[in-house]
This record gives sequence, C-alpha cells and structure tokens, in this order.
Amino acid sequence: MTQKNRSLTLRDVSEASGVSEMTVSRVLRNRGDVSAATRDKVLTAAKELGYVPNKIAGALASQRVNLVAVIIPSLSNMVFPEVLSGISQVLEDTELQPVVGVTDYLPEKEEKVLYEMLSWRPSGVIIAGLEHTEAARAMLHASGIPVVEIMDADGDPVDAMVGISHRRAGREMAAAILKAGYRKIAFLGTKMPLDHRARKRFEGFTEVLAKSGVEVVDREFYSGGSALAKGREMTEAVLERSPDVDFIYYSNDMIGAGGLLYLLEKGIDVPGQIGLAGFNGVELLQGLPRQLATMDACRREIGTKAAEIIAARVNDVEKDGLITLAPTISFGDTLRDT
Amino acid sequence: MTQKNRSLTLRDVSEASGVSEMTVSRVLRNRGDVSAATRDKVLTAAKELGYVPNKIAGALASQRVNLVAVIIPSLSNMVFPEVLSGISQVLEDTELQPVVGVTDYLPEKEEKVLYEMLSWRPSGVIIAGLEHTEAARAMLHASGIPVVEIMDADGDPVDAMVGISHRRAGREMAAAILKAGYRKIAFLGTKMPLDHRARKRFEGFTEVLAKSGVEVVDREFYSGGSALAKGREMTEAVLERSPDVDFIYYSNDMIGAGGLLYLLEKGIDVPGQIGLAGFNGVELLQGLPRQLATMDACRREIGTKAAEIIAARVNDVEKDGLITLAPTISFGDTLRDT
DNA sequence: TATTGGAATGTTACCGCGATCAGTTGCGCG
DNA sequence: CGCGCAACTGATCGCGGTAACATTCCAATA
Repeated sequence: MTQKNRSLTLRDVSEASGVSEMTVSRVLRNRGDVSAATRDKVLTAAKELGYVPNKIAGALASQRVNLVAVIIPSLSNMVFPEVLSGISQVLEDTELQPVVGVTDYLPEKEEKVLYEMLSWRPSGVIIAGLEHTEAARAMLHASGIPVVEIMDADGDPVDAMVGISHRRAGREMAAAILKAGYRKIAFLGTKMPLDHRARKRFEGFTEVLAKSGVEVVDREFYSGGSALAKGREMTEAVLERSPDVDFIYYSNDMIGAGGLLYLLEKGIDVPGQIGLAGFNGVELLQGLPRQLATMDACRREIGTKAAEIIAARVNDVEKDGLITLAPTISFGDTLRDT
Repeated sequence: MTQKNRSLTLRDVSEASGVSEMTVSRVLRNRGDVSAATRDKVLTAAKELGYVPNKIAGALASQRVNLVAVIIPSLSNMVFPEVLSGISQVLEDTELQPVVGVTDYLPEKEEKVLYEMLSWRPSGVIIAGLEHTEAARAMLHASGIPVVEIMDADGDPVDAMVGISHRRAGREMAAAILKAGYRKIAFLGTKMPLDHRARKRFEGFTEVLAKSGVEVVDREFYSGGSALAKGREMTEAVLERSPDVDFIYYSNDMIGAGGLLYLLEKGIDVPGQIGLAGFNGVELLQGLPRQLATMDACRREIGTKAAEIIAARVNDVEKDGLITLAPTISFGDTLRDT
C-alpha cells in the first residue's frame, strides 16, 4: 500500500513472500505447478503490496501481446460503436483485448494510427474499409499478423474481409424504389471523397436507375454539423429547388430522420407524395413518428465475425476469411411496399 | 519488403545500413547528433525493410509510455465520444495518446479494465466518475501517475477532477421549472443504481422541489433499448397514470426527444400544457421540431481540461487539478422562459 | 605543435519479465 | 534400499530497445 514513486516489480513481491521471482510469476499467471501454500503466500503479498504486473516486460519476454488493433474512421457515427461492441463481445471470451484507433476518415491519419498500433505488436488488426494508402497496405502485409478489413466487400482485401457490398446495397434500394413506382428521385448524403462506402452505394444506386432510364433529379451533400438538422435543411433546399421530387434517398438514417421530421411538419404525405429511405438501420431511431425505410448494414455481425476470424487465426485455426454479408431492406413506413 | 515471419529489429536495420543499432535508434527517434549522411542511409534502409519500431521494447528500456488510459462507461451514449474528442484534440499536440477502456457502468468491470490498463504503465489516467471500488481507488492511488476523474464534481477525487456538479444541475433545473410555474412534475430516467450522475441530478432536483413543498408526482425508469422509443413509451405510460402532469424532467435528451415527439403527435401543447426538459445538450438533436430544454454538460470542455491537466503533470508542470465547470441551462422551446 | 572540445559513433548495462533448463525433494514401487 | 518420476522451486539468459558512458576523429585554439 505504501508507495514510493517507482512502481513495484516481481522482485518486490518475491522478497515480500520469500520465494523466487519465477515462482511469483508462475502464481500470478496460474501456470506451472505451485504448492497451495506458496500460492497463498504470494497472492497475499501481491495483494498487500498492490502489485500490478508489468505487461510491457511480460510481452517483451514472452513475445506475445494479447491486443487487437481496431481502426475505424470515427466514434460519433454510431455505426462504429456498434461494430466495436460486436468485437468486444467476442473477444471477451478470449484473452484478447481490442484497442481502438480513430482515423477521422483521413487516409494519412489512418496510416499514422496504423503505424502507431503496429509498433505495439498487436496479435491482429481489424480495420475499416478496403481503401488504404500504399504504405498502409504494405505495413499490413508485412506485419505478418492476421488482418481483417471490415464494413465493405467491394474490393480486394489484404488478408481477410467481412462486410457487405455497398454497391449492391445501393442497387437493391434503387430497385425497390423503382418497383414502388417512384421516378423523381433525389439523393442526399455526405461529401463522398472521404467516405468510400457511401460513394459505392451511390454508384450502385445510380447504376440501377440508369438501367431504367432514370436519373437522379437532384442531389445535395453536407459535411459536419448535426446530422438531424442537416437532413432537415437539405430536404428543405431540395424541395425548394425541385418541387416535383417524389423520393429522397439519404446516405444515412440520421439525415433521413431529419428529412422525415421536416416533411411531416410540412404536412406532406409520406410515403404517398414523397417516399424516403436511409441507410444503416440504427436502432437509435426507433421511436420516430414513422419508421424510416432503411437497409441493415449488419454492423454488429460484422464485428463478431471479424473478431472470430482474428481469434481463430491467433490460435492457428484455419477459418474462412472472406465473408460477404447480405444487407436486408426494411421498408418501414416511408417506402410503399409493393 | 520481403518478410519472413519474425518481425524486424533494430539489428536488421543496423546491418542493412552498416552502423550500430544505437545510431539507428538515434536516427529513428531524432535524438542526439547524427550526420546527415548516416541519417539518410539509415532512413533509407529502414524504409526499404519496412521497419516498424517495437514500442514494447522501447518503453521497457526507457521507462516511458506515452499512453493515457481513458476509462468510460460506454461508447453508445454519445456523451462519451464527445468527451473523448476533446481529449484527443488536446493530446494530438503532445506525444501522448489516449487509449480507451469501457466499463459498461459496472464497478467490477471498471476495476478489471483499470487493472489491465495500469499493467501497461500509462502516463496518466482519465476516468469517468468519482465512485469506484475500494480496490480501484487503491490502484489509482498506488499507480503514482496523474489521475483525473471527470464528469462529476460531487465528491472527493483521488487526485485531480474536472466536471460539473450534477446535484447543482438538478437543483437549477428544478428551480427553473418551479419558477416557470409548473407544479405537477414527473421524472423519467435510467435505472439509477448504475448511473451515479443521473442519481445526483435527481437528488438535487427533488431537494429543491421539496423546499417549495412540491413532490415528484410520478416517475419511471428504464434500462436498455432505444432511448428514443423508451422516451415515447415511458411518456405515454406516465400520462396514462397521471393525466394531470404538467412537466416531465428526463434524465437525458434522447428520451426527452422521444417524449417530445410523442406529445407533439398527440397534439398536446408543449410547453403550455406540458413542459419538458432533458439533460446534456446533445448536438445530435438539433433538428427536432422543437428544441428541447436542456442543460449543457460541458462534455467537450471536460475532455480538453482533463487532457490538459494530464499533459501538464506528465511534464511536471503544476496545474490546478480541481475544476468545477458550470452547466448552463438552455430553455429551448419546451420550458416557458419567465 | 600540443591541447582541447565537441560532433559522431560505439559499448555496456540494464529495463521487468517469461522460457528454458537445472536442481531439490518426497514417495511409490520393484 | 535404491531407482524413477512427479511435484515443486530456482538460476540464467535474452526479448528489443535506450540511457549513460566511452571512444574516435578532426578542426579550432593557444
């Protein structure tokens, strides 16, 4: 309990309990044979001193680090905490521990964060997206540890991959919208150079529209700010510019919700006069006056699958490393279900 | 680029560039005098090999770890990512790096997470709340590193503290509500044994009401699920049970928003017939049909202040370590501003 | 020319722990 | 009675770096 300033070591516990450091180490790690008597002695001494093992030294000596680097663009997007929670849940049953790095959607920052994390020699990497700088891909490749790229399935992974095809998600939503009879379709989303997955959805979306000779009649992009408010503003702007719009496809549920609230306030018939759809299926939004049409991005499942792959590979178990999940459309109350 | 399976060491770079390991180390850390020629040689070799320094070894040797443990209850609460972002922003300008641990509001898990993090010998700890297990407090104390407890100011910190007084927040909200003339007041919130800050707000709240001879006429608690939907459900339940309620105080903005949407749908006059208030001032919710009355919890500022304290202490700079921020009430459109 | 000092580089000794191997006991069994 | 083995404990070495000190070399100075 009494503490100078230098933190305790095995030696301190060893001296306090009258056995060798090695034996203390064995007790604390529950490894090898130790008599019940010494075990108690050691544990008591350790507790009394308030000893906390030094994982840095332990990791260096054993060449094993039970950390998994998880690299994601943002924490405020809600999507990522959900993925994280899937990862944590699976890793909880192992000796592995997730460590999160945030890139703010910036490739250079991603590279930097990755470098930092790799310098701790983690047991695996879970990283969002398939697009990385050349250097980042090289590092991942050279690291020699399991790597799972998540959230996206449109592209070539360095190693393993768990995600959905956003192109397909865009295509399916477009198909559903067309099938429901909407033709004057607008798109509202984030500025996309940063967000490859939003871009791919948009590409898939326009591709299917084009096949039916339909073009997006209006579009609007935002960045930053409160998504709900932005959805409201952008919707207002679009309706002003293009009053004949009969459907709005939002690149995420949050701005979709803003749009929905706005339209309801204006007394516009949803989905009769105007249909709406978002993307992600965020649970957060249950409780809106109407349920927004959306597409589940399988976030939690992506997290669990990715963690399972890492856990398996760390234990040298072979495991399928290319998983494409199928997002399911949910019509909610804002898209006529035909 | 070519990689066996064992990762590279200084020795590899040293051999590749024909200088000693020490010199390589100096170049890579930008420390000490190295001629421009050797510097180039070394950097080239390092890049070519794809060398990533081993921080584990470095940390052990130098007895310095530039990590700051940040321990919070949850990532899905929105409040915490905001605090985190404040922390990151400040640490970005230093050599320190935040590492996040999540406790799920469970004291035992907090203790476990803390133990894990301390075993990596971080340079500092930022931890939410003032309530911890005895063992956790002991560990914090014994660690000998700067500790900042955040979000709360009602209690005694182990070391430093940055937060608001939730009791006071509750009191002020109660005063504002009474002043506006409401008397039949209901409280909706989370099940509180877990959430000390919500509990303290409630305590402060009832305390002021009591002084005016007012008692909460109804209350309801939830846990889990979509906060928006819960707010809606609970509001409905309360109105059914206590139709004469004229004000509802929610323990967070999200359930408040759910209640707001419900009341508007029902055509109830807000804030005439029923007033509403939440807590937190989440930016997310700008964009609701009406702006919910709320109280800013200074989340971002808490993050920055806490990080500044850690940064200062790490560099042995003295700095005031007891900061109580003042939350400000924002009346929005759901509380009559008298 | 001898001396000095600083820049550039190398050498040595750990950092705190775990893998490995080497004892030391005690006990059952032939 | 001694052998073999299991149960337990300890000593040594090295993981991959860095701090601190030692050395080399050469230009500037007296």
